[in-house]
Amino acid sequence: MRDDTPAPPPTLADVAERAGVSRQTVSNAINNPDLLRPETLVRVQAAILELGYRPNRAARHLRTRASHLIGLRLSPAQEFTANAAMDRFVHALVEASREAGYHLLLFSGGPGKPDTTAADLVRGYDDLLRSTAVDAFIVTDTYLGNPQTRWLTDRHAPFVAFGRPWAEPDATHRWVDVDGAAGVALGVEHLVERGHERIAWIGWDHQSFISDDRRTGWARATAAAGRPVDGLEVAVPDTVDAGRSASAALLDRAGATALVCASDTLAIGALHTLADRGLRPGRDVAVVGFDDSQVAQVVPGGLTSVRQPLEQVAVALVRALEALLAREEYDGQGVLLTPTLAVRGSTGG
Amino acid sequence: MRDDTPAPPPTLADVAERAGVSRQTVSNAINNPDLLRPETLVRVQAAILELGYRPNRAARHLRTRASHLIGLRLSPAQEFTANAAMDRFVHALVEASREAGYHLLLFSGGPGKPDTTAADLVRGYDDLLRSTAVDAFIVTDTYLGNPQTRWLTDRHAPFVAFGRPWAEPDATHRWVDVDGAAGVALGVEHLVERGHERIAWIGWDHQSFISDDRRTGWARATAAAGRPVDGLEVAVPDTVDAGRSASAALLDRAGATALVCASDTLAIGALHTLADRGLRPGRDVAVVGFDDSQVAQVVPGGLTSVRQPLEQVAVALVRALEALLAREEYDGQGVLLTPTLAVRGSTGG
DNA sequence: TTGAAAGCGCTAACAA
DNA sequence: TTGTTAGCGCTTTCAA
Repeated sequence: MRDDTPAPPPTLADVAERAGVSRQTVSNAINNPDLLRPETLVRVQAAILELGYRPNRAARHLRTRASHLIGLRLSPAQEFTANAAMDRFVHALVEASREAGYHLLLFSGGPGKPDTTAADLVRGYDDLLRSTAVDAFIVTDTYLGNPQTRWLTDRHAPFVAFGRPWAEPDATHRWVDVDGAAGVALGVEHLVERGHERIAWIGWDHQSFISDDRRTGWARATAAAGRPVDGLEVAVPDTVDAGRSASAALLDRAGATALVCASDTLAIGALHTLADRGLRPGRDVAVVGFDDSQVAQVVPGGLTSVRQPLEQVAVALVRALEALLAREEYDGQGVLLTPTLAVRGSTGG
Repeated sequence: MRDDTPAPPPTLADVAERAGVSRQTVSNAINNPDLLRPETLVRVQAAILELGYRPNRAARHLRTRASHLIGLRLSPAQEFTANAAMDRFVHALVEASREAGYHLLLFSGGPGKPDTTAADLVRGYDDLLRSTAVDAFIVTDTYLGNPQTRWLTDRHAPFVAFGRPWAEPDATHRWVDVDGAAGVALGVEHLVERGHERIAWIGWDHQSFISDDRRTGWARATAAAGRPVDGLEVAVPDTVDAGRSASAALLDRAGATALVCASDTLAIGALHTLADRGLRPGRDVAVVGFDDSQVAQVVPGGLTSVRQPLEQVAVALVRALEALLAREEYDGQGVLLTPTLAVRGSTGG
């Protein structure tokens, strides 16, 4: 007969008994070791070790009102794109959280399904907030018109955002972002160095500050290098097919020699066009993507792409969260990080 | 002066007072509504709604010893590969868990870092277990020699596994897996239909039941179709470069007309070889990958690939978890799901 | 420096 | 059908 009733984990009382002290002393040994006489501390620590004691999180949470859990909403996976940033970001965040003594609690919902209302968008946040399941949120989809940062602020819900409050200059929440313009500028400068004259931009057609930001990097760096911009710009949906037709049009009608794209998805579309026409990426036409997805990394020849420093972003977000929860002063400045350029065959040769 | 002290969420007592009943009656209204007289129930529910009451999870967890949290260890992201299954899987799992009233708690650690010991491998599990942070685990990396399923079993820790207990025929835990052999066989049959004669296999060289399983599908389906296997098989590390050289060798030395690969990563390597030689995937040489990664979906021409039904896997895992936690009888059978084949240009025309 | 008492918000067991 | 009592395991007073 197999016993599948695990012994209940030891409690503070068990440790106290074993060490011959009161429960409170054990609690102090864990949370305020300085308060104990060294020899008592040693005795308690030995008992903790022998019993394999770990404080019960529910009890601690109930008492201290801190779950040490960070809520993160996972937006629906996008297939048939090269949008890989979320995956790398989650990994980085788990790691950064762990180092700060937090775990990540994932929840879902929000856009992706048809008929998503504003209420649906915040429902997941609302539930976790009311049930005090998490200490704070990390909010990632801060695109235009998304109600959640506003909603969270109005609720006094603790959160930090990955993404600037573009649309709300008076927003007071902490945020971390990546300088997309600087990233794209890196790509343009790289192309200028390689002698390109007609450097085109393929952006998104939906109203988006992120797209505008990245486009700015192209416009500025191109102009700074004395290269033309007129007629070298197009805005399309963020799909492979759109990138494909947009790139074809830019090659045909604008004589572009290089294509800088707002995403790897669009850049892959551009590579399709080159493949269709028997052109060699990097030799005949250069292509630059954005996000350094797995696709960019492994596509034959390789795709040069702007890489967001997501590990740094994660660390900065967790740091901001700690400051927020510790009610530290905030200067309202936010953290803006600079991406790098992963150079590969599509601009090489 | 901005008030940033949110009002504390209402408690059971607040609802009770408002509805003019006792706390216990409110609790029953939530957990055993049948016990209440309909008119009382209505009154309590109205009070719950007015106050926006949600039960405090910590208190409930402490009392019922159920956190409604599922632990999942995120293994380090693999870059420079096309291994995308984990991402899709996490999304599917969040969704399936939500429908069952659970949230996912992510933790990290384990292989990936140098000097990982067996103790490191189980540390994350151990911590969460001792602190009663999660109700159960979903274990994904059940490869050979991984101590954690054994360790969890010995601890009587509740868990279900994504992956068969290949190495432990006497294992008694619940599991869900995908029939890799059947998936690869689908690929081979598809190639046979398209008239291929010399269908080669590129597998992994590290000792792995998963690799063996997938290889079996190739060997069986190839033999069943009366196609040769001798000399048409190679085992290499799971990298793009290895896939590239392996495919080159199979084309040169074995006259392969089709390459079936144990992963999309290897398949992408094969596409590199074709690109190097100016061969057209799907016309000159066919390539089949495994996992239907984003890379397979968007690479120019498209890569035909075996797609694991991860949404079904997630649902089956959560169902198994519920059965486990409800202490239902278990017949020891496990759940084996069948993948599909996503057909694209690399086997097309 | 250590211990005793109280209570976080909830639900199981029992009583009315 | 509803209410009362007790206690889950912890930490925050406060007293010794």
